[in-house]
Amino acid sequence: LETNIFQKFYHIVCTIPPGRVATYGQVAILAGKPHSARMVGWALANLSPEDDVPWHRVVNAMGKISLPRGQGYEVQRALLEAEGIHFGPHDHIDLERYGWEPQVT
DNA sequence: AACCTGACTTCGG
DNA sequence: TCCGAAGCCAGGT
Repeated sequence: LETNIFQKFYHIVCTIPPGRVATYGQVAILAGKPHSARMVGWALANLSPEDDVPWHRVVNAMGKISLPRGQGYEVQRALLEAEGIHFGPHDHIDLERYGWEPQVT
């Protein structure tokens, strides 16, 4: 039973619905590791293409893409815009509007 | 084995 | 407003 922290991160990211974004810190908190936002980034950076995890729906706390230009930024932005997410001035995503609010059941 | 570095976030000075 | 440190942890040097 693979219940390591990375599997948890991946599982949580997989539950972010299209057209919504979550922050690294948010994913970390949901995984029970409130101070492990960096680990989420590390985990996503080490994903294999066949893992089929919607990594592009994770942005930083400022509502911006953390990947540098030329190193994934354009790809992530295109994927998000394709889901209807609008980027405002300064490459900013309005988290009040597009932020994911996980349903507690 | 020690030390550094990340697709991070928050808090203090 | 800007800068550094802490907290977490796997990999690379």
